[in-house]
Amino acid sequence: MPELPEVETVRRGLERLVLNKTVQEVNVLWPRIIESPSAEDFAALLIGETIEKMERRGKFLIFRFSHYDMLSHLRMEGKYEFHEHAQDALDKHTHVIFKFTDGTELRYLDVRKFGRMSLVPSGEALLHRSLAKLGPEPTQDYFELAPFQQKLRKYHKAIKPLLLEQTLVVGLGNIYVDETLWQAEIHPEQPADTLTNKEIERLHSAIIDVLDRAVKAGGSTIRTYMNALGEAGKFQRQLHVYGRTGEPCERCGTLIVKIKVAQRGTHFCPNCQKLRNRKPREHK
DNA sequence: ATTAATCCCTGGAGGC
DNA sequence: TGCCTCCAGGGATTAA
Repeated sequence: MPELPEVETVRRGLERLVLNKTVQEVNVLWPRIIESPSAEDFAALLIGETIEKMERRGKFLIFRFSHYDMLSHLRMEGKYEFHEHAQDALDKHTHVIFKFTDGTELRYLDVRKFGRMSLVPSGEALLHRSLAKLGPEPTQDYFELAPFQQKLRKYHKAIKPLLLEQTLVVGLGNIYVDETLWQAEIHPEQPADTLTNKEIERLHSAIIDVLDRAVKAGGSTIRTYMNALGEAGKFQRQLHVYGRTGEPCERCGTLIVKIKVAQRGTHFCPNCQKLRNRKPREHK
């Protein structure tokens, strides 16, 4: 499932493949993929548009066209395929085809059809309903400890689903959130407002570190994820808890367990990540 | 106001 | 072999 590291890897691939290409025609084979405007308008408005920049915000890809910004979220299994020749056989999960004036093609594939695209006037991408509420990018420059600390105090909700909301910080999905909580030694169900300052500092560092290392590894290939160049990621080799149920924790040897937290499969070490009843007193 | 549940989708795995 | 059920889950939406 593409999370920030996978989306960033796709962005980099697309930057090499489709920058400066001009759209000749767009075919939408599964209209529900297009959130807005209508699939017909989406296709018509893109004709003659040139891709001037490839950006990313959280897990959203932003194609900056001459007069429009195209938002694209891959959700679970969305992927882009670049084809030098339009006559290449069409995979049955192809839902949107961008035909360029030079005869090449960019195809959007999505087995489960969960991915979504929208088209808005240039410069309005970040104002879009789904992007406006996003938290900071998970890097040293944008993700500051103090505001993070403040926000965590406001919610009693379990830390894992809170981090998945993308409002405190962007980029974490089910894999990296489990990895981050393991690294920070925090139980996924620990209520946010019961975290100690020490724990919040560890969590803050872990989020930046895990996502940064995953980007450098080209993301993780768990089931089907491939980048725009068709290459697998390498970070799955560095995973400590995700998909390792029943294997020994690399820190303490206790067997990794899997539970459900807010409908999501959740992996953690029951020894390193203990659930506390309440916040212990902190001394200065 | 926060938080929980539901929905969208299909392929793969496991049971019998 | 084949049919059935269950599971994977991000984010929008609806309900409590």
